[in-house]
Amino acid sequence: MSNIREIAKRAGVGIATVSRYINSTGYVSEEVKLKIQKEIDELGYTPNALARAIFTKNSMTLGLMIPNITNPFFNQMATIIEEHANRYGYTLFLCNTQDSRKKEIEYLGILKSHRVAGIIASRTMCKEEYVNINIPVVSFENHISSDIPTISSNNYNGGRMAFGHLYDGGCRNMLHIKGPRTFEATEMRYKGFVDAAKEKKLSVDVVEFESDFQVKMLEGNLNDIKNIEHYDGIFVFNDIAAAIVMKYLKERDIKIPQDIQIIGFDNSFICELLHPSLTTVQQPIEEIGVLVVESIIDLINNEELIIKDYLVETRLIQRNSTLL
Amino acid sequence: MSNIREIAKRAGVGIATVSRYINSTGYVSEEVKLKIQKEIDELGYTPNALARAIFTKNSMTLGLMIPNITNPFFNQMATIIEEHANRYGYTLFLCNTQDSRKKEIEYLGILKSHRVAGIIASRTMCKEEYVNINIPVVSFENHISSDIPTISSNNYNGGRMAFGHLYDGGCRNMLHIKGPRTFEATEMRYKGFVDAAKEKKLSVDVVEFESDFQVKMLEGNLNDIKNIEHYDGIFVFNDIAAAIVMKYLKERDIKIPQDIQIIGFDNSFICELLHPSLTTVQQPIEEIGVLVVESIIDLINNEELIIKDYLVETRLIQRNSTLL
DNA sequence: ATGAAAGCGCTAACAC
DNA sequence: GTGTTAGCGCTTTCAT
Repeated sequence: MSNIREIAKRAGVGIATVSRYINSTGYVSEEVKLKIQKEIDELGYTPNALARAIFTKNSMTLGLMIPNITNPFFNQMATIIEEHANRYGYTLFLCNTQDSRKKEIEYLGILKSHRVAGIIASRTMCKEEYVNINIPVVSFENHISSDIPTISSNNYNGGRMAFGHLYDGGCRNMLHIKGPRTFEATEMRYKGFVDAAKEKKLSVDVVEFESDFQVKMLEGNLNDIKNIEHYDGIFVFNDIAAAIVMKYLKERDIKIPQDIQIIGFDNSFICELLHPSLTTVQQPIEEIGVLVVESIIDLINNEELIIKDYLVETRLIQRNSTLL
Repeated sequence: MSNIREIAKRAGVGIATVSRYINSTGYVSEEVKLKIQKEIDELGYTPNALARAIFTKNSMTLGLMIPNITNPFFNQMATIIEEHANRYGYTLFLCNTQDSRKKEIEYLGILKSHRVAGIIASRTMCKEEYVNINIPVVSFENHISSDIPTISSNNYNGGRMAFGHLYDGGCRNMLHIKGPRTFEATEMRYKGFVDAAKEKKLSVDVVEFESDFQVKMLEGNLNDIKNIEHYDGIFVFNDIAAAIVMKYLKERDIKIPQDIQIIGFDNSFICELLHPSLTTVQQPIEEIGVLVVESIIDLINNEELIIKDYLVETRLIQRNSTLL
């Protein structure tokens, strides 16, 4: 691949002139511009972003640390973040951690070595490792440290709304299927749900699932719930798990929502695909994604963030898996 | 961020020694090793991969050009590719093109400037742009040019199997819902299905959907199909679209599979979530992903590829949306 | 308006 | 065994 020196030589000018032309930084005569562009086209020259980054100290890359790109919540988030980062000229390194602390630490080293301008983290297994890294970090879904800006849905309130909706729909014997205890987001949903129940002096049953997204695992957990047909309302920690619960109930000829009402979380595309369609609590993915990118850009540009801890509101989306 | 010179100075050695130590290339005494490591730890030094890449001419990065990370087929593929590339020490740039030619061309420029070692493309909107790029390219899902190695499922045979399965299940009045005509993969599925029908002297109806994955759009297309209840078997070009068709039928009280049998394509996680579970044609995602990565690595290492055009076999997964 | 030269952080050939 | 030095491709200061 050709370099700036070659372009300069062939165009009969100095390399500084070529650099100025490419970056539109400083005057270059129209005549010289044409000569340079001609050589660039002929050689198919593209400036080396690596060399440029060494000098400018900005690689124009970001690390996107995500547990599982297969999960609709995270891949929708990735889509928004990618689109928005791209608009600012940044390109993303995809770091799929599989919720593995080891892989996350490995990627942290890689991102550091590639001198990414910033890191967008989510549901991380590390704390310490992020604070002394000397690279701007923004987190969504969970809190890493008080120094690191965090944007998350109001999961607690989402849990409360889920309860309210089932309660108003007449449910008095509810079950909550909660996510793994290591996930901050699902933990908050659980708390909101239980707190709201307490206020109504209602006790609810709770079962914990071990995985957020592996169908086989979720099905295994389901079989452990005894007398599921005794409940009249179930709040499940995400839509995928809710879909599996729905299937489980349908296979046992339990009618949704007549016998059991069910409500999920996320408002992923699957809600519309199910029959009956799934009532759920919507996470404002677009809003979070945009805030994440804008925060990291501000941090990179050394601008002070006014708000360090965003809590974006969730919203109940009523569909056909609940009455009311 | 500190550099190799600073480490060398503080450890009281030359920079070449530090370089040798870091890269385990050449002898360094145990005593010096300790001194160097101490400074590395103290300063939190990480070698600059950008500077290294300029010299070694290998950035250890790959570009992953994907139309839509939200689509289960592509995000599963991304997961496999990421995992496998990582094993070889490569990190991925995520390029989500949204099937936009403009965005793809933009990303091609970015990848080139970042001097990626190779590009993994899929369902691309460009041809020319890939052949003269002077970077190794491997494609899956569709063919770019005869020079570019391609790995794809045997979509044609998948279409044939789908027909055979419905036919053997007793269907004689079938509909195929095909994908957008710009997608090579769905075009092949369509051809396979129609060819197999012809061999049985059966005519089948075909309707084309305009999108592969946008629920609203797919639903719009569905309303254009008149008398859908007259069919006894439907082969849909992917699982998501099939799920939407299923929902549409269920809302009209058409029983699956008793009234209409239905079969999808991909074997994505959604098949197991539906009720009845969806019979489908499985794409060997893992196998394709591994081949893709190994091919690009071989190309990067200047090894000749023995096979330039892999066709990996698909498999019918029987579930409850079809009889037989 | 343009070019020479220094320097970004690194590797490797070549001295010693 | 280890250090000096040139050079990778770039940007930018400072002459001219």
